[in-house]
Amino acid sequence: MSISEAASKYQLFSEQADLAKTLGNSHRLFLLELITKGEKAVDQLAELSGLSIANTSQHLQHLKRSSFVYSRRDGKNVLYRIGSSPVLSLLAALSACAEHNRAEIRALISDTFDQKDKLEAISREELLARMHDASMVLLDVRTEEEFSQGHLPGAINIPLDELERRLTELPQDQDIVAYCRGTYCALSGKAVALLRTKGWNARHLTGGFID
Amino acid sequence: MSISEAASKYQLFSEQADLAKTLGNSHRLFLLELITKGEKAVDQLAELSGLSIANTSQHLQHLKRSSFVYSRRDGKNVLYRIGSSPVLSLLAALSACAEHNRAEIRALISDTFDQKDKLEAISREELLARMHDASMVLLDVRTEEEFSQGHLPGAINIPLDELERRLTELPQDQDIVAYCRGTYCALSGKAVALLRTKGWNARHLTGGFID
DNA sequence: ATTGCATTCAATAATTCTATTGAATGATGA
DNA sequence: TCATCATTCAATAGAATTATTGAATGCAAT
Repeated sequence: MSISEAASKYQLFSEQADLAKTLGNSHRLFLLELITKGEKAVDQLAELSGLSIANTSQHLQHLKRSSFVYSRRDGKNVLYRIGSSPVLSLLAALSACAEHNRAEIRALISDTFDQKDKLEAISREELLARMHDASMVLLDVRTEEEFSQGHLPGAINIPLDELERRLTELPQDQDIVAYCRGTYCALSGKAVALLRTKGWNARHLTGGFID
Repeated sequence: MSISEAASKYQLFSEQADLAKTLGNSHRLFLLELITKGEKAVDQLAELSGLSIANTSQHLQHLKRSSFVYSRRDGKNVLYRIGSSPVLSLLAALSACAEHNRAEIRALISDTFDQKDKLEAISREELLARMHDASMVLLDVRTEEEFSQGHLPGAINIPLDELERRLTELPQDQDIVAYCRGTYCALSGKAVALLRTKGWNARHLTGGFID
């Protein structure tokens, strides 16, 4: 590739990157979806999206610069409509990629859950039965923020990524029951696996906090 | 739309926005194109893209987080290959959008050149439309002092009386749009005349900075 | 003309992204 | 086991984005 070829190629990628950057904000994607369903005024869009008027206006102008939308004035209002360029197919492709990734993650999770069935789970019933039983420690491996917004009574909180270096906070002579957000959260499974390698008798709670 | 619907919708858009953000960088797009043509090692990609190794690695991991690429180790090297199917169609759609916009701009330029006189002016509307178009250079011919107190974004400053000996600073392959103070300032007109005798495709901005 | 209203602009603080540096990791091959 | 090398991590400074505020614009109805 010659220098000038490389340069023009780079310019091409810059333009594409600018377009992608415009889509790289969830508010703008939301506005774009709203506009897809029909021409709308700025204040309408602000209302529907929950953004301030000024902020909405700025996002709309960003979208306009990328030709994702066009605008026209109608009386007092400026109306935005979807752009003519292959915007819709780009949005569809983006959505398809996201969906593909979600599917990938779901598959990954169910995998880890298959393996993890070996790591004996504890049911909610058994948990309740042993709730006041001092032989068991309830461990919440979610973030401190989630924990502070609500947790099971008596639980202690050590986020998963801090677990390894805070092992000393856990009593060696009690069973550990770990839980996290819910069925599709793999945090507690990992915690249990880690604790078992370190010699604890650990299990996880089927379901999780949400359930 | 219920609250939980809105919330899940928002999460969906966040995921899509993250994907788009990953594509919103020309280096990453370039790396992605290189990988599209075949599995490659990190140092190879760094070499081809002209980025440092560490920087390349980070961009690759960013791409990997979005599932645009996968990686595997082969001996001493980590090889990156393109991710699963929807990636290519997303890239194609992005490229199509960019091409569409280029065509739109080209149409705009040829229009104005067909209709208008050689020394025809460029309107503020057209200027705005082409503001981010790399095919155009905005030239401020006022004094350095005036320039430093405020100028149009992206403009370069060469005072009129220095123009002739600083011609080399102007790119030959781009349109020049000159501006000065306002409607009653003749500086930019003179600049345009000079540039045209030297072979540039130059126009002046109707009005000027004050307007 | 003047007033009212929807929209845009401008300036800012806060957040996020990028490139660079040097150190840490981890698999390989002696 | 040890040394080597490709890659990754971590920390940081600089650059870019975002949301907010309040002011400016520009149309339209009076």
